[in-house]
Amino acid sequence: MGHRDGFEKPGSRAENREEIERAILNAAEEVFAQKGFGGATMQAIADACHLPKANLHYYFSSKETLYRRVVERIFTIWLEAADSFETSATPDVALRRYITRKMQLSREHRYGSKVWANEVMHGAPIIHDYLETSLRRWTETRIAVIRRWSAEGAIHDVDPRWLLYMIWSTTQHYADFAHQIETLNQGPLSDAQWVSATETVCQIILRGIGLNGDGLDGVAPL
Amino acid sequence: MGHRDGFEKPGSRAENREEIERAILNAAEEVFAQKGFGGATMQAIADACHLPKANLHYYFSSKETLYRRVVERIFTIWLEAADSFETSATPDVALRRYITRKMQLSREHRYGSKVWANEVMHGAPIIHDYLETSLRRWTETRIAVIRRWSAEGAIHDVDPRWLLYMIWSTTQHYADFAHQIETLNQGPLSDAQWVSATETVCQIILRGIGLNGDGLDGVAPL
DNA sequence: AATAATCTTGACTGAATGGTCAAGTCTGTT
DNA sequence: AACAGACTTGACCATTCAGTCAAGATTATT
Repeated sequence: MGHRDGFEKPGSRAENREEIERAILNAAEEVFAQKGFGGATMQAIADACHLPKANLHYYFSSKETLYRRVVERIFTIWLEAADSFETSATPDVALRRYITRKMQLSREHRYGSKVWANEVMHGAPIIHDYLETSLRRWTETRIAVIRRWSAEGAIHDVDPRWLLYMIWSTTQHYADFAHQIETLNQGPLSDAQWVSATETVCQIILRGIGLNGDGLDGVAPL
Repeated sequence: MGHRDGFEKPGSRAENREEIERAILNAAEEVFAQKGFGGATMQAIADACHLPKANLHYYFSSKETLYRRVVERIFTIWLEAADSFETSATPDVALRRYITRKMQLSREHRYGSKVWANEVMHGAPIIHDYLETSLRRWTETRIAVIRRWSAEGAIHDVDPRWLLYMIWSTTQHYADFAHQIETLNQGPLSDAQWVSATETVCQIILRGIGLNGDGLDGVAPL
């Protein structure tokens, strides 16, 4: 048996295994995003990472196992991004950072976002427990923060839930509906367009709840 | 042969046929929404409308034909709703109506919205041409209107596209992510919650672009 | 070098599923 | 009543696909 020293020698079995699993997960994420769980085939995933199909089953016992791992990986990325919603900052800064980070994720993890959306739309059969535990916990802490902001008069009185849903939907839309957006745009969004879209989302939401949307940390004028 | 008088006698063949087709389409919409195209089976759809599977194939030649009809039906409902965005009204009224109507659609046509989202997420293989023709045409007229509003100083300067995407995503989120919302809410949204959510969306967006969000048709204060 | 463990892969299998069909039933017309 | 066209349906077929397997290749351990 190998070493128990916690990290892997380059080229070692364990390291190689991780690398292959990552490659499979990446391929699976893309295929699941494009075809859905039912429409994806193990063969298509195998082709996408240039491995024989039987090999996938060596690393992941079943299609469902593989799918579950894909979804779990996405969820952790999402939770990490969620931490950019710092509860200590001013509403201005906290929301701006959070929205910006979520837009960035939509751009860089289009497939992950789509898989997540798919999963939730189909009733979250796999991740239902995550929703009820991790996601709920996270949401509740942020709701509390937003309530405090309201109470302090820092922002208008809004139901924190509707505000959060607005942020989630608006930002994720750029990943999930990328095809529609790109069709209307006659091509992918440019860097400048991403910046502009992000800025617009920030401004409308910040102004919408009574902050002045410009990037400067001013206080809302009377 | 029957009559060519344009409408059907109650209980007539033609009327009965329409009724059955509608039942199948409704069942299909729900199953496609819940399982996706690949995950849905003709058998499941047949069960959902209490007909033998062979019968579906009498009315719709193939699964893809049935799916296409479902998507087309949704698209027309969507376009009709889109007309509530009256180009003649003031921004205040036009946007408020449109958002309200879209929220209502999300509540009443949850499955339709999900099928549409699914289709777009998977690259819109079936409806790509609709996006390029009808949807683009509709979008361009509204963009022009919003531009005019900006030019007249009625609303802040925003890229109309980002504003439209924001409205679409925020409202549709309540249908597409209903499961997540209901999980966090520990049950379906009440009537009051729907009203409250709708109101919040209206207010944030209207205020966000420089209108005063309250339902009264006031002019933005200086 | 010998042995054991891990990994690779083409060929195969069983179940699920879209679609067909032919025999029958019902409905409207003459 | 008789006929024709429309509708219904259980049984069936062909295909696709997740998952298995066994034989071989590669890598680690002694």
